[in-house]
Amino acid sequence: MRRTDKHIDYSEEELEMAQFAKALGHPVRIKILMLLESQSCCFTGEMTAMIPLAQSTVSQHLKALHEAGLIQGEISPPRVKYCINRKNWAKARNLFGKFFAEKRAVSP
Amino acid sequence: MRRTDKHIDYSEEELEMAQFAKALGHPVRIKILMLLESQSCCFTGEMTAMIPLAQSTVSQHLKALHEAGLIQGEISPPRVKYCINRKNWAKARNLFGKFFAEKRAVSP
DNA sequence: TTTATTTATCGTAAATTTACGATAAACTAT
DNA sequence: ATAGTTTATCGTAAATTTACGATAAATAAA
Repeated sequence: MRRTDKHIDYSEEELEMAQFAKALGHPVRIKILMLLESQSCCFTGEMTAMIPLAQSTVSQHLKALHEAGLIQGEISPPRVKYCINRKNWAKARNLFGKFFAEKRAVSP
Repeated sequence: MRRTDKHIDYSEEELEMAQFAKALGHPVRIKILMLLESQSCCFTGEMTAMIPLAQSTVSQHLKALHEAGLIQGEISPPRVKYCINRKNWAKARNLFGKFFAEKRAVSP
């Protein structure tokens, strides 16, 4: 990528927003999150059954969502039950909410 | 990428969400949008001056935001003035708002 | 007409993402 | 102990993204 090592000073907010957004940047991951929102939790197997992608690919997408902090997994051998990570979900809601908030007039 | 041609049926909502999210998935693009939100509009040059990346790279990021529908450019030769695309901005706000909306109890 | 200014586009390289099948890991059940 | 079930990880290939410099395009100014 021929990177220079210029440091761009991103704010914590910019980095967090981008990180969450990146995780949301694939339709299958949106679908997974919607599923987890509609049901409370879900086993990997239930998701792979609904999504016509290889099991390893679904697992990879789950990993991406997990690493972004949007979901959490609880092992219940040999299965894994995934749920929305409520703490970070709220954080993302606040970040996106603030980002898209309508600007109000400057003074009364 | 060794794709199968399985068709995954994504809803319009899932595809739109993912498309907006993907455009938001890089900190420099978040920074650009925040800048455009704080000021009403901005020339490419003002942005390249603030961002320590090559002019061509900034232009590329602007193109990504434009293609996602989040900004619009008005040429004012030899410069181009970019603004938030308010119509799609509202659309994105609604999509993300709905997506992150807290679930309420099922019945009273 | 020539020159300067501003921005998009082209060509290219490296990094990352997305997808797959194969296999390993972890635990249950037989 | 063996077999079965479920999921993560590995290896790999193709696509896409991110970055750069060079150049083209478009117009204003000299």
